[in-house]
Amino acid sequence: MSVGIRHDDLRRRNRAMVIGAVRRAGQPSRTEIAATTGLSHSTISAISADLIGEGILTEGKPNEAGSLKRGRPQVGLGLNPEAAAVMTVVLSLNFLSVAVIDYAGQVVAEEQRRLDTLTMSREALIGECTAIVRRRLEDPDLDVSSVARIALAIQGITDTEARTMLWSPITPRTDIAFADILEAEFGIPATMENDCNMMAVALRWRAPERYRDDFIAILLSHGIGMGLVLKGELFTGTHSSGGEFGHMIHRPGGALCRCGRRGCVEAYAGNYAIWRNARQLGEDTEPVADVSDAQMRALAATAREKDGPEREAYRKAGEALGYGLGSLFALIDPAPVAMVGVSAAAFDLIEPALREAIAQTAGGQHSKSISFDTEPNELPLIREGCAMRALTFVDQEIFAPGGQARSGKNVA
Amino acid sequence: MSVGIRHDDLRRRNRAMVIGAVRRAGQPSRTEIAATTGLSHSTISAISADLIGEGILTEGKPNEAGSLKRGRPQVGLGLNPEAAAVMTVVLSLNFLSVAVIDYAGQVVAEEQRRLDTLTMSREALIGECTAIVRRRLEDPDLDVSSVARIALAIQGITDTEARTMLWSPITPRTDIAFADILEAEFGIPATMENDCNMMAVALRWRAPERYRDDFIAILLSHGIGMGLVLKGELFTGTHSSGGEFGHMIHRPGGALCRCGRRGCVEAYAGNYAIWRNARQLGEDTEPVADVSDAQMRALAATAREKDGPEREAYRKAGEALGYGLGSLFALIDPAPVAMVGVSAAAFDLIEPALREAIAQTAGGQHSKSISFDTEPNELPLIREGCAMRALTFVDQEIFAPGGQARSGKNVA
DNA sequence: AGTATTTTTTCGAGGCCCGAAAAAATGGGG
DNA sequence: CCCCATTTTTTCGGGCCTCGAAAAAATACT
Repeated sequence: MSVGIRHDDLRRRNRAMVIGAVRRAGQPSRTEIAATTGLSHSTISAISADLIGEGILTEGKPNEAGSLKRGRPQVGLGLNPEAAAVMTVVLSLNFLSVAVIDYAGQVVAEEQRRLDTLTMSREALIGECTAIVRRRLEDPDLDVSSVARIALAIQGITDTEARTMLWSPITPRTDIAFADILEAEFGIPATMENDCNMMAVALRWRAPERYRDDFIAILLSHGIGMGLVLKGELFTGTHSSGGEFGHMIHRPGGALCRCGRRGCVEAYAGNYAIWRNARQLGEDTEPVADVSDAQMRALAATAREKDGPEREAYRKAGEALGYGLGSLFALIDPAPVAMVGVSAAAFDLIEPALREAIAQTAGGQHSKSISFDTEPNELPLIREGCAMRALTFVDQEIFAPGGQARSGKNVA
Repeated sequence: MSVGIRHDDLRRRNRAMVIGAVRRAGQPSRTEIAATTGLSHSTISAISADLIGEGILTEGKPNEAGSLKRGRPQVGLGLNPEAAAVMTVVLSLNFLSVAVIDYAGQVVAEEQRRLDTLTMSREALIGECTAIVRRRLEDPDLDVSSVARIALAIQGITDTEARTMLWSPITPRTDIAFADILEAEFGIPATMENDCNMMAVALRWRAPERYRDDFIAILLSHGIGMGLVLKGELFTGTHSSGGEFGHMIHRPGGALCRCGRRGCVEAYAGNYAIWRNARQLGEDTEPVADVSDAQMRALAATAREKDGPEREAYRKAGEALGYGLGSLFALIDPAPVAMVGVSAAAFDLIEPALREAIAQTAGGQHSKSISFDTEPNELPLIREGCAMRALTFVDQEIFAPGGQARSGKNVA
């Protein structure tokens, strides 16, 4: 089972701890780091000296916020932006976007492209992805060798190893091993992530006071996706990225879902489902391929204006989401929820039915206290999550003693 | 966040590793332990010498299975049964059972008692539990000081800290801090566990080749419970023991559940629900308090005999369980399932509808490959799980250097 | 300018794990 | 019957790592 701790792992782990503390805290002093990690001052001093020598950390200028305290001023430690860089690739419906991010987390370059993902061949899709990455890598402003990792995100299902897209609504092609492909092409470690999981990762960095150990991010878009953090860990399935909240069954044998099955939550709350209900097309109507954000906003506007099929469509969406959340809460207990995506902008139309439904479920007793945030724009969140995921991977690799670590020692 | 590894933790963790390896393997040699833990022979040698000196491990007799190998024969290391003892207390409907288990996992004493849990006062219920524990502790054959831990299990919901019973179907009383009560009474560390979680723990020890990293244990009894192991870890909710599979919503607004809500899986698949449907009482009929195992077996026999309401009741149960499992699989991906409890003996009646329902869900594509085991008797499983849980806790405590560890050093 | 205060570094001590070699324990073969 | 090959276990020296205490550094207050 789990493996013993070798003596040499100790330093590596504690280096990881220090880097992690710096990434989370921003510009902590050595004393602060000692406090948060529980290690002694001497250890922190030694490790940070190494890390500075290796160019991973940098000493900030003496605290600019005029030190009002008495003694020797703390010197903040920060991540050296030039220590490494990562790339994020977000592949969504008809849209491909790439960004280069420095080690401190700042975007240094980006590129976006429209394409017709639904009809593209497998090769074309892969080709577009590698081409856009190549263009960024060829940017003369970028030191290619510093790019330490690539993180891709895609709507749909990925495997637990974060290497392969198993299935995605944005393309009929399946089982594309994007991570392997990019690694083979560029020799840079890559991972293939699920978009909603990245949303959750981003929320955690954006608002750790609200989203820390246990929370749910739900994407209300064409499909319904979920990213789940439980006990401080990103939750994934046993084989796939899992958390297919949208395909929990709301009504056995119910409305036709895009996945071909019936009664999924998505078949009531996805854009196409709301659209279908608003147009009173009947639950067996084949889901349309895409409803534009503008169309959805118009629908929401109509629903707010008058009590008609549009309003009823949002009510049904709320009900499905509410019962789904209720079932989820039965399994994991209630937790804060962030609603993300275009329909999050219509959450006012969804919320009443949603709360009413939750009240009918095991999560119901806490119904009042469950809070919802909304964030209509999922793309920035996904990109941010990818960036943090890639960067924390780098954190976990760079600190391994060996290579640079040795030269650091020699300098000292 | 996570805390740095202090130098002194190293030894403690590696001792834990060694004890764990011995508990899992039975009578492993030092060489085997070195292989499974990844630690060096010298380290294992040193640690096991300490542990033997402290009376935690014992050297077995030279391998009785006539060593056919050439060199120096391996000496097996085993747990010293006298190193400690634990108690398990299982509280179920109208039944209280206690066992004393030695450090090697053998039952050394037990006691069982019928009582009327549904009508007892809070004080009486607590009193019965402390009384039965006291009687066992007063057993002259038992060295009281060796009892290192007590694990209670109860049907129902407990808190994540494993200290309090929050709610249970076996009594109208709620929020009883059993762990605190027993600790205060006897000065022995105690935990309050959920019965289905203990079933899962036991299955893991009984059949690790089948139930290891990811599996589901479902209790089909008066209520429907679940124990879930994901990625090798027992899954719990954020606040409570969680995993309330029985109260996922199968049909919004559907059959009346014992919990007062409508449409829960349990309202179709619990004993009372099967009974209600078999008697054609209507879905709004108040759930009866208890259906005896004999009654359920009679029901199953009738269902096997002729196609009537009894068979239909089991079909409905299968359907509810199938859709519930399908929704669960959407979240965590499919995993092996063990069906436990009296209705597991009627699984032949349940399985067809269950499989048909699963096929309608996101887990459907794997429908064929999902395997079910059945185990009609939940009590031994729960007791076994409690015992292993308590023992592994002891494993995690005894190895902390200090106290005995010192004397061990002096001897050496 | 001197002192109090706080942060950071230095230094010696103690522990832990590892690899290599030695010791122990046994079966096989001449 | 003795010696050697083989495998397991222990011993030993070396190298790291972390820790606590004390020293050094850097600033505010008086």
